[in-house]
Parts: sequence; C-alpha cells; structure tokens
Amino acid sequence: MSNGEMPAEHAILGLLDLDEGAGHGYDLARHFGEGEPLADVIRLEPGMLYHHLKKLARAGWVTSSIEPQGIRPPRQIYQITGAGRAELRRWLSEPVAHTREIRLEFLVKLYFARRLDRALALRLATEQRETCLRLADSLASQLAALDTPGETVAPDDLAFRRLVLELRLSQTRAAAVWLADAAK
Amino acid sequence: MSNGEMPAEHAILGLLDLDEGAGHGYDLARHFGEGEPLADVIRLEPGMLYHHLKKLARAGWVTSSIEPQGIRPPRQIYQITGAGRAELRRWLSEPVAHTREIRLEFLVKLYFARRLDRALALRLATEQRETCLRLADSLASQLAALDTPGETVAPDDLAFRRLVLELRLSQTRAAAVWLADAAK
DNA sequence: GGGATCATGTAACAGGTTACATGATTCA
DNA sequence: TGAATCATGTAACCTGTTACATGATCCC
Repeated sequence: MSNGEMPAEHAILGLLDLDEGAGHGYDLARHFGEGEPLADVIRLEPGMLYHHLKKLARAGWVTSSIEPQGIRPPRQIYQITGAGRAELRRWLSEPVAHTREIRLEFLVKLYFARRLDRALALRLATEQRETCLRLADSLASQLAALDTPGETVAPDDLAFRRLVLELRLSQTRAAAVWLADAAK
Repeated sequence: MSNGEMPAEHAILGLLDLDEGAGHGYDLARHFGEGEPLADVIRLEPGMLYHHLKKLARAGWVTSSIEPQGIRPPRQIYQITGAGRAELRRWLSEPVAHTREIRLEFLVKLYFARRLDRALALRLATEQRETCLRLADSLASQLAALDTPGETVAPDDLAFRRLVLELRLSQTRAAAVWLADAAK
C-alpha cells in the first residue's frame, strides 16, 4: 500500500458527507456518470461502487440499513459514521506524495475540500505545492549529481537517465505552477 | 484494454532483442534491479516477470527451451520469434495516446528505440510530441468552451472543471516541451 | 556457520474492468 | 413493442504487490 490511498473509497465518504451523511448505491453512482465534475477525474463502475461500500462498512466508516420502497426494489441506505468523518478529514488534509498522484487522487481531495471547507482546500493546495517544490529540488540535485560522475556509466545510459529526470522535473514543476493557481 | 499496451511485456521483448534474441528469466530480472536505467521507469518483480514470459510464449512472440546447467538449476531459455520482433517494432513506432502514459510506457519505448535504431527513436519522439500538441489544442478548446455556457452549471462546478482542464493542459504542454528536447 | 547468488516459481491478496442477471415500471 | 430507469449485485478476468519455497553453491 505504498502508493495511492484509495481515492474511490474516500470519494464515496465525501459524497455521503456532502449529502447529509446518507445515501444509497444507485444515487452515489450518478455522481460518477457523464457530465458530472467527478467523472472527469475518477471513474467508478457500479460493481466497484457496491464493493467499496461493503469495504467501508467493514472498516466502520459507514453503517447500512435497508429502506423498503414498496413497488421499487429496496434501498441499502449507507450512513457515514463519526469515524468515517474523521477519516475523511484526515485524508483531505494530507497532500499526495508523488506527482503522478496529482491527476487523480489530489483532484478528488481538492473537489471535496472545496465543497466542505474552503480554508481546508487552500491549506491542502498550499501544502501540495510545497511537497512538489521539495520533490523538484530533489530531482534537480539528482540531475546535478549525474554530471559529477562517481562510477563510470555507459554514456547512452547517462543520457537516458538525464531524460527521465528531466521529464519528472518538468512535470513536477508544471504541477507546482498550477497549484499556485489552485491555492487561490 | 483501452489503456496501456503492456509495457512490461514489450520491455521483455526489447531486452531479448537487444541481447542477441535470447535470455532466461533470472538474467532478464537483473535489468529491472537497482541501478539499472530501466529500474527508474518500470518495476518488475520476479513473479510478474515469469508470468509475462509465459504470456509471451502463449502469444507466439517467444519460444522456450530448457538448458541444463549441470550443478546449477536448469534454465528456461526464451528466444524472441519473428512475430515477436515484428510486434516489438510495431509497438516502438506508435506514440502513446494519453499524457499519463508518457512517464512509464513512452519512456520504455524511448529506451529501446534509442538502443535499437536511433532514427526510430527520433521519429517516435517527434510523433509523440505531435500527439501531445494535438491533445493540448483539444484541451485548450474545451477550456474555451467552458466560458461560452450552453447549460447553466453551478459556478463551483465550473471552477473545478476549469482547474481540471488547466492541470491536464499544463502537464501536456510540459511533456511537449520536454519531447522537443528528447527528439534531438 | 550464515548470508548472498543462482534459478524458477507459487500463493494470497488488492484493485480494477467488462459483462451480465434480476425484475418491475415508466415512457416513446 | 422496446428502451430506459430504478436498484443491487455476481462472475470472470487481468494487472500488480508481497511474501515465501526450493536447494545447491560460493564467499566471508
């Protein structure tokens, strides 16, 4: 679990929290469909959604109860718990560790932080930017270290390594610039 | 399978092709270990490596034979086939479709293209850059379309959508700039 | 004697995709 | 008559991660 902290599960928690703390699967699924802002960021098929709801229940972050509907099929109503809310806040307050996680996980965090608590969203974006800047520094020094050779490396390998680091650096810097804007 | 065309399998094909067309699992595994240029780009644990070798054999891209070693355990020697070489070339000549695939899949392509055929590497990087520029155009026009409102959207949703598109655009443009350098 | 190296894997688990099953109801 | 909506899921499959199993030999 080094990598990626279940953005889908937390998105479900976030949706429940926004929607007065309760909802059912079919209803939640609509938020991931065509035209919804979250659909541009994370995809979630019904199968996985119901799977995640059960996982959240096992973790104690939601509870469920059945609501009969008369003619229509009965609904499983999921209710976010105190522990669920605490977990959501914890998750929303932590920036992601890697540049590649910005596109999906960070954007999901940002979406919910913006609706739940504007100040939290600003703090999140600011800290994410600082994380990126630290990463950029590290990449820049790795790049510099390539030119002061310790062992002899094949020149072709060296050129390729430089390309890899330059790509990572440029992506990370671009993210930092964008984050300065997102933190407004 | 909309997404990502098995970079690990193709990396194995590429290693076999570089190494006179043949090799065994343990030997291939070393190329993904500490300090190797590919290790910065793609991770491949032994378990998955052996799994991929069997898949490649089922696809007809490699054949295998056992080489007894006397005292040491016998080796499964894998040999790339004509079909395997053709598949490798096809894969190496196609840029990736999405910006997020540049970091892993495109870099693997670039690594092998550079060692196998310099002209191919330049063509690949150039076409990848053009793909990125087209994507950037599309994102820019989606951004512009946000300001000419068809339906009424919540202003908060609109701001979030703009952020998402701006992030994708900045990442794609950064990749295009880097690719101009990589195509030299 | 203990750990690294050689060499090939299996097992368990986590996450995700695609497709399908059910069965009533409303709408064109 | 047929499609879409409501509502919940299962099944099969693929990719990937972590950890372990085997058993000899080489090196400190």
